[in-house]
Amino acid sequence: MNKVTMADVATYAGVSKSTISQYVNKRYKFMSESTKIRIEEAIKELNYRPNSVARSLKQKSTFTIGVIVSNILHAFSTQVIRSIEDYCHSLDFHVIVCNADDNPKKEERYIQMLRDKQVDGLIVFPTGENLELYEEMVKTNYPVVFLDRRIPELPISSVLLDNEQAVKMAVEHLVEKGYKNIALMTNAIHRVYPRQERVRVFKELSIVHQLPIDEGYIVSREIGQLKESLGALLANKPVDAIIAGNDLALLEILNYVKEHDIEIPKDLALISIDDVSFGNLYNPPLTVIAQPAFEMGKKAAELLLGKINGDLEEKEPIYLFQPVFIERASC
Amino acid sequence: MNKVTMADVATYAGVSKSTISQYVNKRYKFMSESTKIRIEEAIKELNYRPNSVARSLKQKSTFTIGVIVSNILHAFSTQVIRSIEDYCHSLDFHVIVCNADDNPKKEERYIQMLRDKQVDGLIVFPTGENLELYEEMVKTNYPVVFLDRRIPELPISSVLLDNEQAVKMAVEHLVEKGYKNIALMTNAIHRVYPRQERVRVFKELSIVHQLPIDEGYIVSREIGQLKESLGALLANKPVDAIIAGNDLALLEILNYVKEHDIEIPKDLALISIDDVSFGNLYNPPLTVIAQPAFEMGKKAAELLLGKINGDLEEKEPIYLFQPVFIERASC
DNA sequence: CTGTTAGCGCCTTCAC
DNA sequence: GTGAAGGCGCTAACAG
Repeated sequence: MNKVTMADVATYAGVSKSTISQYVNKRYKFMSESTKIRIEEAIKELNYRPNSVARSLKQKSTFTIGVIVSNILHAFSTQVIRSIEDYCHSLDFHVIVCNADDNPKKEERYIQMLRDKQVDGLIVFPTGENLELYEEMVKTNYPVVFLDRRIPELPISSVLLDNEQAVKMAVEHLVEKGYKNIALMTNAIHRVYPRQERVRVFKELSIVHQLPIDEGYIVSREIGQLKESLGALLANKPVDAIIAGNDLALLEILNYVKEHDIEIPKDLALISIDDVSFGNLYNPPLTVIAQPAFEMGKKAAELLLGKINGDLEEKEPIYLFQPVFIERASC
Repeated sequence: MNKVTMADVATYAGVSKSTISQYVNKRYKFMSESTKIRIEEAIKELNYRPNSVARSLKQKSTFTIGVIVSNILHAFSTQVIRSIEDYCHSLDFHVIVCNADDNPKKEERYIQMLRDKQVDGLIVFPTGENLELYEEMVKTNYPVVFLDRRIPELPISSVLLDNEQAVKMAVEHLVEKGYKNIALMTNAIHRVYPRQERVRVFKELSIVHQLPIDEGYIVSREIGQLKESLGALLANKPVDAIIAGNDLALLEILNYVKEHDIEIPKDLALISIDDVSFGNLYNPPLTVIAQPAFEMGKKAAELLLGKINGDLEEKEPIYLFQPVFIERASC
């Protein structure tokens, strides 16, 4: 195995460990050319690689951040991860990705594990259920950035879609097109922030646009059960349009539609928050409200690395990203 | 910050560090109930959390593995990662995911970084370009498992799709349906193994089934340029069926098809290696050869953790997974 | 310019 | 049953 240590290099090159350390950390201002070359050769000869665990222990910095997503199977998460990675990579930071599955227990466990591992900071899609934990991180001044969701009562920088705007775009577009009985469907879990906000805005807009005020038009259930709910919904209410809360919900709705020979948009109009790879390929092409996932991921990474480097805190910790309306033909 | 160390707990509880260490590692066979309780309280009181960097340094094990995928934007990668994560999580292992982007330089950099970080093992989708590096890992007996691709000359456990079978399924199905001019399109890069194997099998089958023997029917280009190639292909050859090598290639082909009002399967038949979320939703539903991504990811994780735990090496290091033929209506 | 000396936080014999 | 001591590999003053 790679048991070559700094001490080995030192003896091989005939200098002391600290000189090697200097060299490795590129602090060769005060180093003679000759020793520099000797060290270089020794390193090559021995195939030495510094042990970053040891360095981390000493420096109290691991050059690694943790990312806890709700579910990596969402296209949104994937894209966000990708852009966080790209950004971090360019700054020589590493990323550890974890799936909390919107499970508070898993989230807690991961946050603990990651902190035990001394990661320098965390980007998390919070479940919202571990308030004490979040608070503790605030109190101890641990670098954290929330993504996709925020916890209103907590002063933690958050990178978010402007959900109010997204729902507004969807509802207003549908209303303009003449739809009157609009339903909102997602698979989001309960306490999660965007769902709450989306529901709030949806209700407000229902009043403004004189849509039916009826909780029955708002359904959120776990993936795999949405189809069933949709069946019940269509059987009981004169729904003529649906807003899908994300890609996974959209997929379920589309499957139902297919199985029941529903014609879009004639029998049912559809609009989705989150674009999907096949949005323009579907028949009819899907009208969609896209999230700028790459930009959001990058922003979160920038914020976090900024905090880690001790940049001054901004007063306004909420970064709202505007949704992008893509009109196609499903409503 | 969380500066509470073992020493703090020790003084607080009135015992020595080593006793705390015993406790933390659950070796309380020879510990009095009273000290056990005192320690427990001290830990809770001080909110102590063991520093795993320090532990790793001492124990030479980080309980972390690295995964280097070719591109996280492939659905296949996502699913594989997900299942690796699930498996590792259940064994209290962490996963660091990196995107090599099929870029040998990036791959090398990541392998180095990960090893410097002392990860206990690696699962990699090898680019195939860093032979010396791979060899060095073999030589130093570093736990590695290859996924999706293998390097024929290297004795490294590899988890693979049975590509021969996959191509065979595709070609034979198309031949049965009466197609005579079949093209193979992927965005895979050059030296990558599955591409080579697929091409080889494709050529063999071309002979067997008396299809045109013509390199022009085999195209692999970067994502974003496949559409262009497809245009050229259709202009120059009487292609009546295409095999898409993966989801991203499929998407490009589908976009081209849409833009040019090509009717599937009448004008052009299509079959894809890799299922996609919208496979059954597309019009017509897409006939597909699926990879068992979750099973493959799990297998790779099992193999790697097995190696890490020093399980005896198996003689046969190739794990071939059978593709699943899903007949729908695109050919 | 380079070496010496302390640790970083934890684990592990081996005494007591 | 518990403590003392040494060391994992590296860094950071401070000497020289």
